[in-house]
Amino acid sequence: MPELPEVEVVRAGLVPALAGARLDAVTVLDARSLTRHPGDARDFEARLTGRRVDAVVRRGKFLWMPLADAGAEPIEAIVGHLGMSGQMLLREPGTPTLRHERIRFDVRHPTHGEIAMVFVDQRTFGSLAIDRLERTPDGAAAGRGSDIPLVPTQVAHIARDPLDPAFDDRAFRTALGRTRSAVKRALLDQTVVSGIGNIYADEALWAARLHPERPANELPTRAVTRLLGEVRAVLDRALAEGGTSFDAQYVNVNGQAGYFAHSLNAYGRTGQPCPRCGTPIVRVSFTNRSSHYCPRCQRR
DNA sequence: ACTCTGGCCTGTGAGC
DNA sequence: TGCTCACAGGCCAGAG
Repeated sequence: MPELPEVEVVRAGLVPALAGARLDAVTVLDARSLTRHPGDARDFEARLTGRRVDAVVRRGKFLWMPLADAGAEPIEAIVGHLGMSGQMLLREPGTPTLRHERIRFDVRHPTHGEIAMVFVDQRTFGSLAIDRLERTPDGAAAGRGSDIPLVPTQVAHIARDPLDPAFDDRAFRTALGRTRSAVKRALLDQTVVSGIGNIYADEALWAARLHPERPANELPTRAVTRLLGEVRAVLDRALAEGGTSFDAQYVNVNGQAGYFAHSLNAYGRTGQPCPRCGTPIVRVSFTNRSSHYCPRCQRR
């Protein structure tokens, strides 16, 4: 469950090695990581070999690398989603096959030299694909990492994330006002706001003192504004600490974990005292996953 | 039109 | 010791 901060750590880590680099070779070891690619493994390898990567861009939890097109703007990109357990690692060229390695790119950068970019994914919920780029409806940059207003078709349907300068606060408030769904469900809906997963949803709701199952359209505008502020605050803090890590799955491009797990107030703290009032945090089942909240600070 | 559920996956660890 | 099983949960297709 890498969420926005973890994916941003990966994006920033890839930039020096990948932006402007050439893909000398592409090797697919497990085609299950290509479920969102329209062709087969050979097609993926053949279409990428020899191409040059322009940039590494992120919106929400999606990453993409626009492919350079001589003298023109790029028309396609490698799109990636880490799913629950995906990692994008940088290793010395020729590094032996890693555990759960799915796809390897042998990369050559004009100034930084050769490196291996390895897609590792234990649970194979993640995927890579080649996708066409289309124009953003608002004309703004499509995501963090590039000024170009081109977004992969597979990413176009999701909302911008709350750290995106072009995020539409008013559209977010409108969307919440329009649904009777639980506010947590709305936070996890990537078409409403992207980048938030179970961890940061629980953390933002705790900070805003909102019960996860409050119907979204019953929240006063003031509460929605407060919630959005807390979403941004928790994402910013996690980013500053290099992301959250609960097990070995959430790592930067060098395989190192972040520190934000030490800063969590609600998520994963079942039975431990709420840092605000001391009441034990409770855990309830919620749409096939868990919600953690303080029953005293976060009243329904 | 909107809302919600199930299925895709595999490693880990608790419990017997 | 070795087995089973619940759990982690983002995303999307399809059901309701």
